Amino acid sequence: MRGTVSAADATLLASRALLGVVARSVSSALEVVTLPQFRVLVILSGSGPMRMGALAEHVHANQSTFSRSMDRIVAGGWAQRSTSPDSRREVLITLTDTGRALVDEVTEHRHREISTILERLTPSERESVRAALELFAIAADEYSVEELLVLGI
Amino acid sequence: MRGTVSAADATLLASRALLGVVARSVSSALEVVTLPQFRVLVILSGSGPMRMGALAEHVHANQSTFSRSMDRIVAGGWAQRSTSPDSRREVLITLTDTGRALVDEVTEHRHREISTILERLTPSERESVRAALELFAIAADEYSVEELLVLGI
DNA sequence: CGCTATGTATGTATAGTTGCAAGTGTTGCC
DNA sequence: GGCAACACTTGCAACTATACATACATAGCG
Repeated sequence: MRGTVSAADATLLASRALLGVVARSVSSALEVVTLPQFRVLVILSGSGPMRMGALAEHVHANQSTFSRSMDRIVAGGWAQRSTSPDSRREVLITLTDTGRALVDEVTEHRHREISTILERLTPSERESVRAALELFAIAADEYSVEELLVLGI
Repeated sequence: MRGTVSAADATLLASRALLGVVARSVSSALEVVTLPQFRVLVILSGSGPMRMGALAEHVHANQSTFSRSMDRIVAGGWAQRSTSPDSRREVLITLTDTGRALVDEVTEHRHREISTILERLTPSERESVRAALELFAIAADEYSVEELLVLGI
């Protein structure tokens, strides 16, 4: 009973540290795309090609808003429009190699930095961190991942 | 050696869960202020009254950009301008009660949700999560908190 | 074939961020 | 007192996000 820091406080603290990691990993991408744009790339990276309408719905944007946002994403070379094989009125959006690379770069940056942090721990500490975080992730998992989009993760 | 998930992967997973918590907690605030504006409020909440120039530097914004952004923050009633007692050319920005309440509300929301998640664990699990996250936070701590601002945390 | 529903794009409008350059007021030093 | 440096604001301009209403093209059904 020596800990003056409650579990919730420790979690908040750790969440700040993790957010630092995330923020740094994303910040390089934010030099070339905006946060709303990056959100779209992340979704595409996770789901594969997607219709305009579905994509707009995922980011909770108006169709017209999204259409013009996509103009800019396409103009930037991050994604492509193409007619769906199913229906000629549907427009499929696909990540370009450049777009995918941007997302991957952020993910790798994040993974690298987390690894660096964990390397400062002893193997047994590392193992207990792993187990604890797994526990936490499972306990938290009943929440949907949808809201992550607010921050473009 | 039964874990198929590396410590780094477990951390990434947990970070997603934590980010979900953060995203949800911030999203209510984003209905009344923008993310850049919320960043400013968070800084003020952590630092107390601050000069325009220093504040602008903290968010890496141009002075002119920031001056007008602050116009809107003040107009929204989230913060106040006042002349510094030190020098009449310096303008101090102070959070209003409303502004502080907005930031506090987000923090409390986050804390509440984390507590809820932790309550699903047994006391001993909770204790190990606490210890592990504390370890992680310390290991991560050599990084500055500055970059958190990218995401407005 | 024609009508309606569906999927996107455009017209129009507002609000916010951003930056460069120039202007206003204040301080401090010679 | 005058002049340079400093702190902030304003003029101007471009770009992004956002939304409502409307137009356009395609699909599907009777």
